[in-house]
Amino acid sequence: MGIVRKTKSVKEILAFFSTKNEAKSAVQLIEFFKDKMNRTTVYRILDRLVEEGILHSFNGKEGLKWYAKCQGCSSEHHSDVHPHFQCTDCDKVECLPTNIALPNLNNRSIDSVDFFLTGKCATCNS
Amino acid sequence: MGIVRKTKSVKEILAFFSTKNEAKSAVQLIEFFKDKMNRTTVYRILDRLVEEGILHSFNGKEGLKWYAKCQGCSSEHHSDVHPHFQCTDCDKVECLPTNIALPNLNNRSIDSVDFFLTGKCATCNS
DNA sequence: AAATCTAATGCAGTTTAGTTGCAATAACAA
DNA sequence: TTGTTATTGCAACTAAACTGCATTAGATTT
Repeated sequence: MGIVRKTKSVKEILAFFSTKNEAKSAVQLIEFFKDKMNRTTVYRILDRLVEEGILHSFNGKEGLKWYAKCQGCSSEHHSDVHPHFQCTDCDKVECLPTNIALPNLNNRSIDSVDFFLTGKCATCNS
Repeated sequence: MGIVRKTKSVKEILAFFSTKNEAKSAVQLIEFFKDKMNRTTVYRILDRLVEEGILHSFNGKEGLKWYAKCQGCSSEHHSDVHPHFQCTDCDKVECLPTNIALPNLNNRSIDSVDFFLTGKCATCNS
């Protein structure tokens, strides 16, 4: 497990995620940071932060990669098994603070759980 | 709504899905049919079959598009809201014959539900 | 604080899934 | 058999994500 240096770029991305509690796509982050760092750097930092358990990632509706801050996760233990909700109006993606009810899996063992919902968020629904 | 002609290619793809009950990715189908039809044709037929309610599609772990046969769906009514399970050993994707328990959505309205699990399937687990 | 080590970065090029425009072809109806 | 038009193949395109490599900049040691 390589050391992760807290570079300027890493700090920027961490600061970004610590303010807002929504998920962001790699594409959005690349656009947001385009004057501060290279696209490749964004991808690589996101990878590292996921490996460290600081962010979790999942695939959105169009197959894009999304990232959000983990709550109480580490590289060893991942407790972030919750649904993600994308609004079809404003495109925001929220982490829903609920546990996922697993279906009956018979003789299957489980590795990862992705629960992705789309619809209208509370704001766009009012 | 355009007429969908039962061409040779359409029949091939329908026959393929009627034999096996597992899901297949667009990439797998393109590879499988590479001597019989063009990649573009595969994509377009899949699109049409989804529109007609004959297949349903969802996004797999790596953001790839997957397709499986619907059970009792039409272009008007879609009843195929079930989890999908991909084996990390044999890569097969199964449709789990269970309903998905929805979380509490507060003031959100819902459009689509994607529940994707990975792990070891019953066969690879024994 | 200078020298050193190596993780992290930028850049350009590459890969791959999926899409589009258009001319040619093949279902299907008359 | 002819005519209509949905469908196909092809080539070019788009966009997300990845890779190799030379350079830069954190961290560590002296």
